[in-house]
Amino acid sequence: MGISKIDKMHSLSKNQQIIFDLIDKSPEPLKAYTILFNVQKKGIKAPPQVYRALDKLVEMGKIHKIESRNAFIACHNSSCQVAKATAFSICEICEKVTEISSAGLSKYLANFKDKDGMKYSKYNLEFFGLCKKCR
Amino acid sequence: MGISKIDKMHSLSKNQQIIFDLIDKSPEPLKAYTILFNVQKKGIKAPPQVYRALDKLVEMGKIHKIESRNAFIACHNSSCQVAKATAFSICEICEKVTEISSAGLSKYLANFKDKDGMKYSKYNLEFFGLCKKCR
DNA sequence: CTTATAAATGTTATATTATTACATAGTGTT
DNA sequence: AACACTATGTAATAATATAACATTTATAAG
Repeated sequence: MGISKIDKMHSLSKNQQIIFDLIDKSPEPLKAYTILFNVQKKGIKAPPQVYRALDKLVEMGKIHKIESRNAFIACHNSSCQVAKATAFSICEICEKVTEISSAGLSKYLANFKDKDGMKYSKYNLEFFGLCKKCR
Repeated sequence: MGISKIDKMHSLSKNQQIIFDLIDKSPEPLKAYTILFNVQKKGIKAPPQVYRALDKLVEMGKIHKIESRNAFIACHNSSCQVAKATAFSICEICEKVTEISSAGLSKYLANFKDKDGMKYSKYNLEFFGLCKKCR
């Protein structure tokens, strides 16, 4: 059997798959060195291996980087196949991070014009507050 | 003469002033260690001195951190006296960063409700694209 | 003024996050 | 097989940020 060309195009390399699986299963954003420690048993031993996989996964839109936390979460928004327009809510107490998928919000931001009339299709928005549990 | 109480309340400590002046005069965002190298002649010799001043200046809303760049710029938006609701455009070629002050945008974001009906008064938005010069 | 308190500073060391550089191996195409 | 491209392995190091503790300066209360 094997993997068809089309599937292969969309499939992940070994290290990418290992690291994506870990992030995807995690209920919270993971930091690069947390990932490293957790995949050493699978043979990924050095930072560049982790950072390279993270870079590719971000490019593909499979994961997102939470910039204010230097941490990574899996994309759970089927519409953002590419890492270009992201929004998150972050709880300042428990650090829970949730990806926001709001058609209204993405539409508003994609159509926003700055004072030079410039539009931006790429953005990252991080909201801070308290989650339900922590309120 | 000297400084009145009211003025003093709003004034910066020595290190804060040195570091704020440097950032405020810079046409581009400055990184912590760039700041450190540039203020060593003024007696600020170690990272904690820089990071402490940066933290306070961010708290006060005098400067903002550009999270995706780990760099700091002076606030040029008289309405954001506190570092709680910020928006920037970032040129992906020349790395020019501009603070966006749009009443419409801040209103939209401050009133945005997530799917749980939650509102957020604190946020950071970074738009990416090409500036006028680089287009 | 002086004493208590809080804020800021100075200093050393270390923790955390990320990249450079180079060698090797696998994959897909012609 | 030859080539180009992507991914991997590895060591070293660069860049970003904080911990811990001693000291000094500023502020406010008595």
